[in-house]
Amino acid sequence: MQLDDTHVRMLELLREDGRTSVASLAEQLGISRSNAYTRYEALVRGGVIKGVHAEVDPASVGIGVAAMVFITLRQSQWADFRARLTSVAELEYYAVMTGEHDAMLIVRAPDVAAIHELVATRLAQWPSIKATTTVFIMDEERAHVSLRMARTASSSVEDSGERFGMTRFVRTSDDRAQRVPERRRR
Amino acid sequence: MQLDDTHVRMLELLREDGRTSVASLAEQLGISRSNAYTRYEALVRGGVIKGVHAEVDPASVGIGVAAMVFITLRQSQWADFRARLTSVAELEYYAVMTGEHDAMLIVRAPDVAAIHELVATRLAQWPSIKATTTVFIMDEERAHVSLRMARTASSSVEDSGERFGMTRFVRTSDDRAQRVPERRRR
DNA sequence: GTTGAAATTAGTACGAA
DNA sequence: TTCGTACTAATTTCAAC
Repeated sequence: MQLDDTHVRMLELLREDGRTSVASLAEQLGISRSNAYTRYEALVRGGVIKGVHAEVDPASVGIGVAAMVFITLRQSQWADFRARLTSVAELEYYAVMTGEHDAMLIVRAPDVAAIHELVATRLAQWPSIKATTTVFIMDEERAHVSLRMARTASSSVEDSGERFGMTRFVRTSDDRAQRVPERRRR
Repeated sequence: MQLDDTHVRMLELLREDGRTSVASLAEQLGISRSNAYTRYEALVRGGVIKGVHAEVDPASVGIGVAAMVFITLRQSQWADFRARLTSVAELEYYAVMTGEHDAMLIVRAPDVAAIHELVATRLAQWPSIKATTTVFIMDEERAHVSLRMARTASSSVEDSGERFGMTRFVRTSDDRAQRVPERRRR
């Protein structure tokens, strides 16, 4: 999907406050309401906006502890592992990664004992898991990735990257200068 | 803040779809609209709902690569480290953790080269950082932690689920069936 | 805690620029 | 594509119960 700068600004506004009305978006973006509706629809239909979710404070609902569980699989039994993952009520985030471990989970529970029970009693019984390493999260913070790191559609027409099939290679240094936003320095 | 089962169900609905209107929440929860408004207001004012955010697909905006950067600090220079973190446009998530490393970042960028530039050029110059280890994320998935792991005010008396001290364990399959909502019509 | 309106806002449709 | 407008449906607010 082709996105212009207005699309990106709309995404930024909705990332900041997902309940912003389309009328209010239109006003802030300086476009008509009907245009804003068209764009919003396109972003949702095109899968650019994957959802809008309330961020619930875990501590407020009695879920005071978070941990990362690094997983080493037994002979890459991904199918079994992924199938079982869906039944972990404590799961918040799952990532497959390069490096020493095969995957990482971020899990949350009311207390340290509950995390221990999850890892030592439940995960330990999964045949797909060879080993786990658990670390506790002592402080954390979420941020919004800048949406202006990559070129947007309107700026990509006149840019200078060569194409090789589906992949576009750009000179790293040029690309870098273009990609680093001015806001970076404050 | 004291939350009853209706509060928790409201949180679940808003976590699923943060744009659900308060009127629609009232209907789904089987309470009056003004009751729903009062509760919604209380959840926001009480900090239980920390925000509502659109989830933007990074790939759609040209941000195709994600990585975890594990950080070891030089003699625990947290102040310098945290101050500089705010200027990392690629940052999505930051955690202080127990174990081998002091902190972990999840960062996103258009390509592998941009991640390398961040870690090898920029982070490498921070005096507060002693060492970094970078792993790339090859696949990932977000999930919603069950909000019913801890006891809620009204459910603590009459619901099922065994307790071990402060922790209540519910049968996973039942919980799951209850948690996945049928798609709501507005 | 609920209900029933008024006031306001959101969402849709469509012709014109 | 975007805008403007007219129209309908839905939401929010508020007062009375």
